[in-house]
Amino acid sequence: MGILERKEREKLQRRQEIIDAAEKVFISKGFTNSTMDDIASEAELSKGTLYLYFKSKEELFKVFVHRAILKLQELFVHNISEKDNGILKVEAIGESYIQFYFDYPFYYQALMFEESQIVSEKSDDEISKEIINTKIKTNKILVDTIIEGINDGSISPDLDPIKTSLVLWGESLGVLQLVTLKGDIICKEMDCSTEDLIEYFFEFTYRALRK
Amino acid sequence: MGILERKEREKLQRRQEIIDAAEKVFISKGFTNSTMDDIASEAELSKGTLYLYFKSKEELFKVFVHRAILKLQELFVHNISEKDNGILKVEAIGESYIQFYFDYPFYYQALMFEESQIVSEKSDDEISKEIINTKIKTNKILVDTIIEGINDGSISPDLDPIKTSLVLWGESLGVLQLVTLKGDIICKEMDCSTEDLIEYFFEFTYRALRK
DNA sequence: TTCAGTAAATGACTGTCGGTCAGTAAAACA
DNA sequence: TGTTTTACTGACCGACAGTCATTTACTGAA
Repeated sequence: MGILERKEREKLQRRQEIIDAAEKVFISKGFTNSTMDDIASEAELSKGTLYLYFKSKEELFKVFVHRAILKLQELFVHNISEKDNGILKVEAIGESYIQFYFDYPFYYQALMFEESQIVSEKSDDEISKEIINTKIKTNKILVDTIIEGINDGSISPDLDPIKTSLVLWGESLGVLQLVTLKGDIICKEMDCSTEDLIEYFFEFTYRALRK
Repeated sequence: MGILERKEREKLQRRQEIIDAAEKVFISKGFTNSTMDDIASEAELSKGTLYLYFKSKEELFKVFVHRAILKLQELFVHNISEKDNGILKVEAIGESYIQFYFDYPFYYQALMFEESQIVSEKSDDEISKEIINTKIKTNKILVDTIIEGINDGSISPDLDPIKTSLVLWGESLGVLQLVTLKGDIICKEMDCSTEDLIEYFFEFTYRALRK
């Protein structure tokens, strides 16, 4: 039964082609300004076909977001592997975040955009669950690193690893957001550069982390 | 010339009526799900009339956001007035933020929504400038408070007041965002409540602030 | 009181876009 | 060869932001 398998393969490939096309369009125009016709045209398919593979424009975007979070996770794993104590690894994770922000600005923006959408209804589709799962897994890396730091004495032992990880996550998100968006203008107004502020943020945060 | 003045008054009043209607609709349905027809109907006017007073749906929303930030500023001012040293005032500002979050969730969400929109083009309309100005003014309150704390010895003197204020702003934004949105699920998954996490955030942050 | 001029308000209309579905073409099958 | 299944198409729909020719209400001069 080679035919069924070939068809299955082709279907998956077409799916990938659509995702690639969507990514290209989202990156060049942003989510809101991209139309399904744009994506269809980029994929050299008709709009109707997109809906055979994806439920909605939003679902396509979520797949894109999932790629983003996977990339971030990859950076985390790669960057901590070279370090050999807890606080250094936490710092490496911080740097990964910054690297992600500067090297993959489209992914970063997509992630932020998704993160800041007010979710009215339960997002119980497959891809949303997948995104949440990956986020939890990624955060787990940070938790484990903090625990490692507490054990090796480089991180203050009276911190709660899980809560600390979530706070760090939220803080980084917020500060980068402040720096990227309207806050940018405020920064300029207040006369301090983006890089300065990011560096200061890490310094400020490590004060609370160290023993 | 009493007629011209009356007309001027009525025009302003109509403007207010439209803003009130918009606020009502935005609160009950959220920005995206609110239509201009909804707002027109709430204001007992036709849609066309809205466009005589406001350039677009977005402009109407920005006016709503401006109200939100003014409310936050008001809370700041009110809450620090009762405290009498720097760090206590900074803490009062933090509490204002939380109060804002719990007591005016619509305002909070609007502010967050606006804050997280990727601004492609320069927003050079009047109301956008007004929003930025108010934000700067609000942040200035925090800066002054930090300076006061450094002077009275309650806050570590090696901190940069402006950068610290921006970092605190961003951090609060991010952590609350994490708590409100998808992160909520992560929190639950990680088995810690919203209130816990917020309290922990403040604790964690004051560690870095105190002398 | 009348009426031309003006400002405010209207709502039918337009263009855009996400999403649907009846129809088509080609591959698989019997 | 005829029949069924599968992949795909693109014309079409409804919703909605925004526009504009027309109507309505008011003003102030004759």
